[in-house]
Amino acid sequence: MGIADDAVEVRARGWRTLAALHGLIESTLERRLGEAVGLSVVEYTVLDALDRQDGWHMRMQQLAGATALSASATTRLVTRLEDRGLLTRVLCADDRRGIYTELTPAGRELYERARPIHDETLERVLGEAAARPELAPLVDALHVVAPSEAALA
Amino acid sequence: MGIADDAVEVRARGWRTLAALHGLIESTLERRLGEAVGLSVVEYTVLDALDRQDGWHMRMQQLAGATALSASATTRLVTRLEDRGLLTRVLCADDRRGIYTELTPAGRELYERARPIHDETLERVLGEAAARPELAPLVDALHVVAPSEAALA
DNA sequence: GACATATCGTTGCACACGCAAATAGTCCGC
DNA sequence: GCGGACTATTTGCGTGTGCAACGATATGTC
Repeated sequence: MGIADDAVEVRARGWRTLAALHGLIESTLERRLGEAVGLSVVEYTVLDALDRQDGWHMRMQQLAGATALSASATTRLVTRLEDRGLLTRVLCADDRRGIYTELTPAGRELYERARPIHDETLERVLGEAAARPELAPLVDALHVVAPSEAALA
Repeated sequence: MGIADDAVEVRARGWRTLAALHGLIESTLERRLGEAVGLSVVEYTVLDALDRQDGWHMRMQQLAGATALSASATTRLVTRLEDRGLLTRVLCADDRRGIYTELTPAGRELYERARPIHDETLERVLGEAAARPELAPLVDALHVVAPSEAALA
């Protein structure tokens, strides 16, 4: 077994670890957000993405990108949230194929309520993951993805 | 905004990055494995986990853990693969509630055919991800999860 | 030995997803 | 300004998923 074979195995192991950590975080968030505010993880992701645009619109396709969802799933997801009064569809004038979505006051209010729960849960589950030897290295590595703002503090 | 607030934001950003990378890898593997050998990612994961046990059994629950799937989804997943003749259910004598699964020769053969495709695709998609600035740091960090064998080479 | 309790796997059900086809709008060459 | 290629979003359809309820076995208590 040479160096190339080892590289293959390292990648495979890294991917399994990534998938395991992702599954753990997502299922925990799913449970917690569901029971606390009646939101799924993707639904929270949409609200979070829209809020981070701060009053700005977002196209369906951007939303699909942010959620890693197909176009059709995004359509239905937005429809669900619209039916609950959390966001609205806005036709945009310059490109009339495109549809913008923005948060309603109710949507913003629910997001403000959901965010602390999301953040606490994320902190807790990352702590649990750090206690598992096979996940710990990857948990530690998550810090490196956002060096900029932390360095400015 | 203090240090604690930054920690929250760093975790949230890390989680978004993790989810984005996971989504990219999974959807790419899904497409490629589907068209090449007719396997989904979870199905490949089952074959891979069973093969890595090398002739050994695996309980349903271990399989559920390895795939990050619910018990019911695991039941149906195993049923699908059993119907295709890729694995068999084996009742175990010592605990008659438990059910072991093991690969059939056909299952092992298909796995051998799928593995190089899986490995190539993983290499390619990790390369693509490394080219995206927001994903690159996490891709680099994946190496750290498997220090042992690489160091022994 | 019998009952309560817990664990393992399976099934009914509702629902979210991806793919492919359909619809509506834009852009470009001419 | 007209036809064709392209893009953005939506709908039909089949399928995989989680949750809750169930049957079967194991374990502990009296």
